[in-house]
Amino acid sequence: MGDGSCRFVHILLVEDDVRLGEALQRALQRLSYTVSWLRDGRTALAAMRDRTADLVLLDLGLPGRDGIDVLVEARRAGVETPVLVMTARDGLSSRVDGLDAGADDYLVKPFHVEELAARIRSLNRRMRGLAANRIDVGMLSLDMGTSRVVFRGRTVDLTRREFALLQALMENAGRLVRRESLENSLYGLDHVVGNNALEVLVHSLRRKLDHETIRNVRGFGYMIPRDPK
Amino acid sequence: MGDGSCRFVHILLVEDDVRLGEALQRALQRLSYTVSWLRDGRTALAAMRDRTADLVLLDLGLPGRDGIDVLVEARRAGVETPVLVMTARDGLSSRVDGLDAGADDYLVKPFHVEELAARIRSLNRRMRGLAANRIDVGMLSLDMGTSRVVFRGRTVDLTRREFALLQALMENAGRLVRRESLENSLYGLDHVVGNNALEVLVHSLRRKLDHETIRNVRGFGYMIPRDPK
DNA sequence: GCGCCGCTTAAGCGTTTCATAAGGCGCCTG
DNA sequence: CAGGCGCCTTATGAAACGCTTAAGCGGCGC
Repeated sequence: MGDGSCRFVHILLVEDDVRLGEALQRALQRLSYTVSWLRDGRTALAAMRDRTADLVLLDLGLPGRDGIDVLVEARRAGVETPVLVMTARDGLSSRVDGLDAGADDYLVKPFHVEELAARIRSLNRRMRGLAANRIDVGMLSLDMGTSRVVFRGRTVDLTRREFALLQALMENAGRLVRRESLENSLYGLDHVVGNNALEVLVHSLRRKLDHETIRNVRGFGYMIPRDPK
Repeated sequence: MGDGSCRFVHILLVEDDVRLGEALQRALQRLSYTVSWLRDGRTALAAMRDRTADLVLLDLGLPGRDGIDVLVEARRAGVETPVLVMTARDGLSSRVDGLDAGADDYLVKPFHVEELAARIRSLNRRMRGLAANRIDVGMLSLDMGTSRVVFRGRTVDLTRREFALLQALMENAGRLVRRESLENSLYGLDHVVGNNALEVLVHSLRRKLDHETIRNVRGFGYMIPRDPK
């Protein structure tokens, strides 16, 4: 998936709403995750007990406050899989309870896929133990802690979007990142952006770096080669 | 664990709520801390007097304002163990009281486990570095014991919020601190959308210092440079 | 109770950043 | 070789972001 790991990351998606569930599943699969979508608390709990998942994406909006019970139950059973909780904005108390009950992070609906992806990467990194919030590729060095980018020993000032784009590319250094995938992780599921926004962004990023490191693969997307030339 | 220590760190968790207590204990154990979970003020006070703990995690939401009394009592008895206080969002006064009573740091509920871990590491580092509770950065000096701030040799009167903000920035001097991170540590996770409280706070702090030392990084957050030019 | 103080919210303003549109260039295909 | 398609580049208006000032609110001391 991209944060230094080579193996597949398996995500358990617990969401009762069909439309949202479908959308999330698609978005996550596009980000190269393996997704198991479960629609109710009972099967979710069973799946968590199996400990086959690397991360659980749990919707607390399940009917009957089912979600929290699942979480509490699983924790009590000794399941230590990182859990990212999704809550509606109005459900303030449930959000609080969620964190209390043992969630590792939470996300308020509605949210951007960009945000979700960032949280998932963060949780995965933390789980893996390495505080690796730095990526080095060739002459490029990107620090997500300080949001600083150094290129050929020179600090480069990037805007938020540029930073996000570069991060997405560097996390997948050496691999092609599909245009669609980039657009999704930069903008949202909404996807209301025009079709050349990405190109313009790439262009402005290239001007701040150089015009070689970000390569285009015609018809597919972009990539940063791991071994320059 | 990551903050340079090799020995075990023993944390005293004082929390009456069963679910939250369980969750915290598990989370801390997962971070390789040794946790003793106590459910009431009396036993907590006794345990603090033993001085076997390296750090105390104290919930001020205990019934009957028990928590504050425990803290005051322990300090009066000469216990110098670092205390991290957890307060509910509404309990603003109790938070203030907590700091007055001798807490070393506070956390507004609800919070991310990640945030808690960061505070604990910070407290541990501070405790171990014999310079105990003072941070010096450039012309700035901040003393958490006396809550005094000296800037260019001149004592500056700060409010509690301003102090907390400056502390968060100075603890990460030279690194950018994300806006979201600042908001979380100042207000807890429940910040309402569309508020610019942080900017106003930064402004008032700048007026008491100067308009250069606190730098803004557009789209990301704020920072205080370690080596001011 | 009155006024002060600290905090939050709101609104105005300048600056930066971004999405869009539109023209140009190169590559591939027919 | 002509045309289409995908990408690059530039310009421009709109939105986002941050700074500042002012007003409202509650707590606390007088």
